[in-house]
Amino acid sequence: MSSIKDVARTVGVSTATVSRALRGLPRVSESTRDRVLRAAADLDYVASPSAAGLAGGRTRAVGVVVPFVSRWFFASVVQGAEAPLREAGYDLLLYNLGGDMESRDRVFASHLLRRRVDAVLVLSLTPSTSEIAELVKLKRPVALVGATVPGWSSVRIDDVDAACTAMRHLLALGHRRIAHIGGSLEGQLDFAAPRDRLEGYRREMAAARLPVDRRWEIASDFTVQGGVRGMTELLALEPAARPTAVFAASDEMAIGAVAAVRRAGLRVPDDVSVIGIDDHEMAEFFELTTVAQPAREQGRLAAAAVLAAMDSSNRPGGVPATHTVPTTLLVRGTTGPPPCDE
Amino acid sequence: MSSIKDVARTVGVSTATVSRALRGLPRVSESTRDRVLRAAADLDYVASPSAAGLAGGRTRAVGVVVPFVSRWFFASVVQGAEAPLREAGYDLLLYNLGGDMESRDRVFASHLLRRRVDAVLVLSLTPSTSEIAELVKLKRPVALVGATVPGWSSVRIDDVDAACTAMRHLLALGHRRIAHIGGSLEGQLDFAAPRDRLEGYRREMAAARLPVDRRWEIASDFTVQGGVRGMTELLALEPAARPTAVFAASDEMAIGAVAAVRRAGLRVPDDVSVIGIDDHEMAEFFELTTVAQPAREQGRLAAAAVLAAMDSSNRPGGVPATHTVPTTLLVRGTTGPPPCDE
DNA sequence: CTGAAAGCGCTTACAG
DNA sequence: CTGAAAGCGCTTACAG
Repeated sequence: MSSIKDVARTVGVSTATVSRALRGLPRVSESTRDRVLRAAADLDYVASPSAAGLAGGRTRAVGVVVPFVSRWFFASVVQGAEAPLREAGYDLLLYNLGGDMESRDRVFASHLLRRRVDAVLVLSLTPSTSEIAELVKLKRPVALVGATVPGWSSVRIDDVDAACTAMRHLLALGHRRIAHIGGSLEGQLDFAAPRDRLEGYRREMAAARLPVDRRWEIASDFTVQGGVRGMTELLALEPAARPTAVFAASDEMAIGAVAAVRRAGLRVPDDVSVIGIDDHEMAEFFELTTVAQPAREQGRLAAAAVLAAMDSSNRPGGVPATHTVPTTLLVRGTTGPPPCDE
Repeated sequence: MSSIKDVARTVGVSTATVSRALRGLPRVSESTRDRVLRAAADLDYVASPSAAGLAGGRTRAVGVVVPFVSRWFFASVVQGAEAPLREAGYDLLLYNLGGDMESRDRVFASHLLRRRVDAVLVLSLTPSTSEIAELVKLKRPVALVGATVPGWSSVRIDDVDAACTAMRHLLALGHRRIAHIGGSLEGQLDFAAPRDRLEGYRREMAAARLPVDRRWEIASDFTVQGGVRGMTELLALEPAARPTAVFAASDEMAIGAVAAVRRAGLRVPDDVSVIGIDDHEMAEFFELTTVAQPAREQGRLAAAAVLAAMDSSNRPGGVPATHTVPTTLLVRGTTGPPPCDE
């Protein structure tokens, strides 16, 4: 495998000049640059990232920390982040937490990221105090998606607002007994979305002066199966307490809720209305009413934020960018007015 | 940030000893190892991957090349591969092709992988001759998922067999006019699955001595929308040519096909039966009959294969491992006998 | 079991 | 615009 020395020798210049020419740095004459480029191509030369990283202090890689790669939203955000990173010449190091806190520790506390990456993207979880400390030690740009930490770039939707939008849609249809299938909050103070979406639910119920039965607040897990279980619980309530509408904190859970309603021999939306959040790739297919959020776009913006920060790292400024991306109510077929006898 | 020298100084040994102790190499006394480990922890020392990579020639990273991260099957394989890699101390570099051939070139031909990774996992695409040449240049273990290249490890299902299983299920139910919604084959000689699944379709139709209408072989794109379009085309055929059953090459397309049938005011499986391949996370929810393949497991096996190859790289042997993982017919609610008047 | 020394292949001031 | 030289922080034979 040819090294920078081979290229330098072939062209008859120093390795310093080869390095500058190849990286597009100024202060290299056009003709020299051309010759270097050609020789590098001829020799099939590729700079060693390890050597470049050691010498230059930059790895040209960005770490992406994600709770579960295989979940649609996270995979979409990763996909959105990947394109701008690749275009800018950065590799993407994927750190999948897979839901277990052990690997979470390993990623943050055991400094898996250290000296490996030039920037970090953290998806959908709010780092703990100690994790923030670890990230600060990195001294690299950090951008969060779906969470906020003062001083860092952040891309997210307004979760409370999105929940309120969903709730107002149900309320406008005339529903009064509305349940919420959300995420579990126990020991999960790290996910902002479930908390905020629950808050939106409560806020709108309160604004409408509607009582909330405790059993209407289901703590689930953002999966289809979790949605099935949540809805099954709700349908088991005595008739007077049974909700006529359900606001699920994600489309996956909403889809599960719809399935549970149908399995119980009831109809959506005639007997029960269901609304989700996301606009999952399958939502349209299900004719699911939902509050859409742009997943890929959020990944793209987060990548752009760290890219910009790395660019301007020499300059004084560098205010962290905070994007709140808009959500859109998509009324499809799973919501309607409550049953007539209500 | 502390370096190996700081640790060496603290303990009063050479950096070579620190290096050995930290990596668990033999020929270090227990007491020395203990002291080194403690000092490293105290100093919050983390070895620089760049320096280690440059000096040792190994990067402790594995590249994973994937057509589309956001598609369920690929995301699941990545997830399956991630765990064993992380446990073995390897980072995962994600290369998402995103369907465009330009970035495909960049990944393979422009040597994005070169000197960056100790091994490569290629998902679901058969590398071209020139891509194989690039991979060979890497001189690193390569494992393929869903494809085969002589001499390399490979993990896959028997696609022809899986298709035959699906077809035999439909044939056993009494269907005679069976259509196939598959992948496009044009300029896509790189994906083996669509070709093999089409072959299974043809083989079983021939074995049953059933004629195949050309219009029954739909070239689609493995998406839900593609399934909708494919089925819509089939339903537009004159009654005598309209299939009573459809074998889709993926669950996503099968799900789309089911949707198209329903939108046309027909019922599944009463009017049209639909079977897919995958057992997508939403398949059970849809009560989709399918031929299940283990996605995570394939990722896990592929990772294990390169891990083993890296372990034994010093030894003589090192026969590439080839796993054909089993598929299972899952009969659910979208298949049944053809309509009575047939 | 341990250390001194070379070297991995680049980039970066510093000169000119 | 270009080069000589130092240095980035490790690992690896080679000795002992």
